[in-house]
Amino acid sequence: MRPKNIEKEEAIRKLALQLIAEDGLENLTMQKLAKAANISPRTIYIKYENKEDLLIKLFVDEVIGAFEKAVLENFSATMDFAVGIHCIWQNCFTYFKNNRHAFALMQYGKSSPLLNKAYKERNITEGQFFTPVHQFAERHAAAGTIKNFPIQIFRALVFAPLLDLINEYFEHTDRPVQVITDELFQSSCDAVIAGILQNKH
Amino acid sequence: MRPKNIEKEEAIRKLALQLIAEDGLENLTMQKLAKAANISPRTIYIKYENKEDLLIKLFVDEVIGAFEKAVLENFSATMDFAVGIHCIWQNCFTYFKNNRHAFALMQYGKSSPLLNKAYKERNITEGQFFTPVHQFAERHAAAGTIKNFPIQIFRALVFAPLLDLINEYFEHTDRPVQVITDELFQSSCDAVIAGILQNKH
DNA sequence: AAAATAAGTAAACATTTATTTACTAATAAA
DNA sequence: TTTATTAGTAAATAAATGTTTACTTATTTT
Repeated sequence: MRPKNIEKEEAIRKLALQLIAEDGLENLTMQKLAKAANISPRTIYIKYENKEDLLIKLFVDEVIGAFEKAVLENFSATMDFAVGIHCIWQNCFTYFKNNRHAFALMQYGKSSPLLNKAYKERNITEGQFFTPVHQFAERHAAAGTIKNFPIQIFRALVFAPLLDLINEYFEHTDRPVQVITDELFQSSCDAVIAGILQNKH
Repeated sequence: MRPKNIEKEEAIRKLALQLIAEDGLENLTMQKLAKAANISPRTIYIKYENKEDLLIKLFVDEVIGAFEKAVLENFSATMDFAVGIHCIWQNCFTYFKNNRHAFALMQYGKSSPLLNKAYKERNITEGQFFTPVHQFAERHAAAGTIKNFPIQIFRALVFAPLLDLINEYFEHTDRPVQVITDELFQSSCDAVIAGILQNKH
C-alpha cells in the first residue's frame, strides 16, 4: 500500500492559510488551492471530505488548536494574576508573529457562521479550549484578586484588546513606523490588568 | 424618465445584510440576493456596479457610516472622560441591538481583505471615521487624565472589548440566560476606564 | 518478484456563478 | 398625447465552481 505523503497535506494546509490571508476566505477555491500546492484537486479530497471539512479542520486544529497550545506554554492556573496575564499576552503575541497567516483565519472565526459553529461544537464534544485560563480567572475571582466577572466578560476584557493590538501590529506595513512597540504592548497589558484588578478598600 | 424605486434599493441592502448574517459573506450570491429581495438580478446592477461595489457600499455606508453616526449621538470631544466613554459604549450597544445584521458584516470588516482595504481607502479619501473620538482621546491624553497611548492602542483598549461583549450578547440565544446584563455591561465599561486612567501620584 | 492496495494525477462533470442580452414598463418632458 | 429615457424583468451566457471518473504510480506485504 502506498503511504500518504505528509508533505502534501502540509502543503495544502500551509497554502490554504496563505491564500485566505492574501485573498480572503470568500475567494478560496479548491482549484486555486490545488494549483498553489502543486497537486491535483483530487488529492485534497483524499485528505479532506470536502471544502467545509477542510476549512473546519484548518480552523479548529491548525489555527485554534495550535494557538491554544502556544498560549498555554509555561502558563499555570496558579500563577500570580499580573504574571499570568503577561505570560498569556506574550505567548499570544509571539505565536502570531511567527504564524501570521493563521491570524487571518482566526479573525474569520468571529464572522463566518460555518467556523463559528464548528468552534462551538468542538468545545462541546472535546472539552473547552483554554480551560487553564478559565481556572486561572475563577481562582483569582474567588480569591478576590480581581473583579468577579463571568468568564465571557473576562475573555472580552483580556483577549479582545490583545487580538486587536496584534492586528494593528500586522498593519504596520502601511505605515512609516511600527506603532505597537514592545514597550507599548507591555503598557497596554498593564492597563488591562489594572482595569480588572479588584480595588482593595 | 422612469424614477428609481427607493424601496427596491432598500430591500437589496436589508436582505444582503440578513443573508450575510445568516449564511456568511462567503455564501452570498447575486441570485440568492435577488430572489430574497424579490427582484431580478439585473436590478442589482442598476444600483451597483458589481458585487464588490455592492459589498463595499454596504459595508462603508450602511454599516460603518451608520455605526459612526449612532456612536457620536450626543457625544462631544469635550466631555469628561468617564462620561464620554460611557456615552460611546451605550450608543454602540443600543445601535447594534437595533441593527443586529449590521454587526455580522462589521465583523467581516476585520477579516475580509476587500472590506478592510475599502475601509482604509475611504478613511483617506473622505476623512477619518470617528474623528471626534480621536479628538476626545487626544485631549484627555494631553491633559494627563489618561495614559498617553497612540490612538490605535486607545481604540484597541476601548472598542475591542466593547464589540466582543456585543458579540457575546448576540450569542445568548444558545444559552439559558443572557450573560451580558446592563449592570455587567456598565461594570465592564468601568473596568476599561479604570485601566486607561492615569494614576495621580 | 508479483500481487494488492491506496495515493495521486489529468481531465471531465454537472452546477452554480457573476454578469449581460433582449425586451417591457413607467414616467417626465415635449 | 406622444416621445425619449431610464427602471425593471425574464432568460441566457460564458466562466468558474466543488466534486468525481478513469486511470497511473508508488509502496508494502506475500
